[in-house]
Amino acid sequence: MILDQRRDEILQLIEQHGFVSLQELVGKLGASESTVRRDLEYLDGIGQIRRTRGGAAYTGESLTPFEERRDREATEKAKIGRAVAELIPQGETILLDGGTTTLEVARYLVGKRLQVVTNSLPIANLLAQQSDIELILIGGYLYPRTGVALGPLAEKTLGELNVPRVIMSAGGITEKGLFNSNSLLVECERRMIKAAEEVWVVADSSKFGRSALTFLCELSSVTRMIVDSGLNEQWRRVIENAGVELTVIDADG
Amino acid sequence: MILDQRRDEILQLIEQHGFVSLQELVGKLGASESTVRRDLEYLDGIGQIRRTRGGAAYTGESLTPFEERRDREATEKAKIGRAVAELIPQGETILLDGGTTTLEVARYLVGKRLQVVTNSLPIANLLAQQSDIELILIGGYLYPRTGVALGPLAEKTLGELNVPRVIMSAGGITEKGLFNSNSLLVECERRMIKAAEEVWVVADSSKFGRSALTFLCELSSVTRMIVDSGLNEQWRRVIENAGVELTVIDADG
DNA sequence: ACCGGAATCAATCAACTTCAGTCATATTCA
DNA sequence: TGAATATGACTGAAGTTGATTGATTCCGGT
Repeated sequence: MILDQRRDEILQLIEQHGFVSLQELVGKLGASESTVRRDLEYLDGIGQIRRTRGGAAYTGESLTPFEERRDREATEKAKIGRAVAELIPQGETILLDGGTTTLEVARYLVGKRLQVVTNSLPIANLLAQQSDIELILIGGYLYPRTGVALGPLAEKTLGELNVPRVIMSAGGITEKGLFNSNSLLVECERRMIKAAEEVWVVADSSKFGRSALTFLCELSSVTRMIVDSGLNEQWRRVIENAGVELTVIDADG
Repeated sequence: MILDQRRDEILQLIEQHGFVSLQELVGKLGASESTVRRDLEYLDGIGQIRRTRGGAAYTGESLTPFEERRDREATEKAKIGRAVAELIPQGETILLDGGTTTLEVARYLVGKRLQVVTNSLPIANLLAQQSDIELILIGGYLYPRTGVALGPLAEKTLGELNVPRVIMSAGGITEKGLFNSNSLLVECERRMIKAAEEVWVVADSSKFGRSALTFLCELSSVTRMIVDSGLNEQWRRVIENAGVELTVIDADG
């Protein structure tokens, strides 16, 4: 590996974890201890990191402080996100709907080799930096606040698409089916369902029993549903009886 | 292989991967080490890449360019941005190309009532929150690092578009016409030109005399050009003789 | 407080890679 | 054809790497 590239990687690792030991770095980079040692010395010299005995620590304010990150990682949504990301095989093409839960899925996709298609601006921002992910953006009228591309252009593009899997979110789920908040969004999501072989829905348990404004689709359109452990027995039966493969995430994530 | 073609390919590889080693390039291009070395030296010279030991790295606009405001506002690009924004009448629809100068234009569009069409992720981020701006996103393969949607999907969408004005950037401008860094980008920009009644080009004076690799279009395709005051008399004549309306921004902004 | 073992460190060196410069040959353009 | 430019091979110089050494620091037990 080349000098600059390696130092970049070291910097990223340290930024990500706050602290990394020298041995860890040696393992991950495949370089010798001497080399890593020299790199750390250099990075410390230019003030990018702070050298400590046995490793190196991050200096300067992080964009997302570590405590905040820890808090976030504990949420149900994040657990769902991680679990779903692990279910997706390398090299696959997935269609990612907008929404906070799907955004969590996207967070855990970083580092995987994938092709991701999305109409969500936040997800695009997150994955655009990732060199292992090929990102296809769906265009359209950018809906304020949620930052999702909708409208005729988005619908038309989605209509011509064909992917093995779509991962969708839902505003509300009842025995009648899935609901979401506005009709433009629902229209796009219908195209997504048509475009995909398998429809995966991610939702935290609070969504169940809630019927948001606009009807999206029946439960039978869904292939698989990934939910946190807060879902009661009654709902589990409803979902499974509709022929949906139900995956409940363990409470301890 | 032709010189320009090879350099274009090098540039594309570096833009896509962020970093490419010299040996990799030798392998992929089938040219000798000396030649690749010289190409890298040249590209480094014109500021398109950053040469590092053993390879070359991407330089240029990052996806999240957060420079200090007071530093930024003094730059020529910011002056051009403000001037162009003022030239655009309320209520219009404009097509905005990617690039650092067009991003500056976008910054000064906030608060105006407009419809903006763009394929640039940074610009979309900037304008997505603005309630007075209706934002249409052009989809496509999201080109890493620059965050611009390109490729067949973007080309197709742009091909079906019709707007009164496009505001474009250029990597280089000579008496022969406009140039930009890579062929995917140029292909999209050609569609933009076709889609628009008027073609406005924003460029700081350092771009003149530089022919950056891929030919985009002749000067006569341009309706109007907005440049900072650093442009010398000779170039002004060249531009005006080509039938382009030239607007030079005052030195004091 | 003191000791001994383990981990970490800085310094050094030889092997290796990359570099800038030179030169002869090949290609392009007028 | 001749001049200008581009290319590929070569070379000594400079930079990088991994292994080794002995010194230093840390830590648990007495």
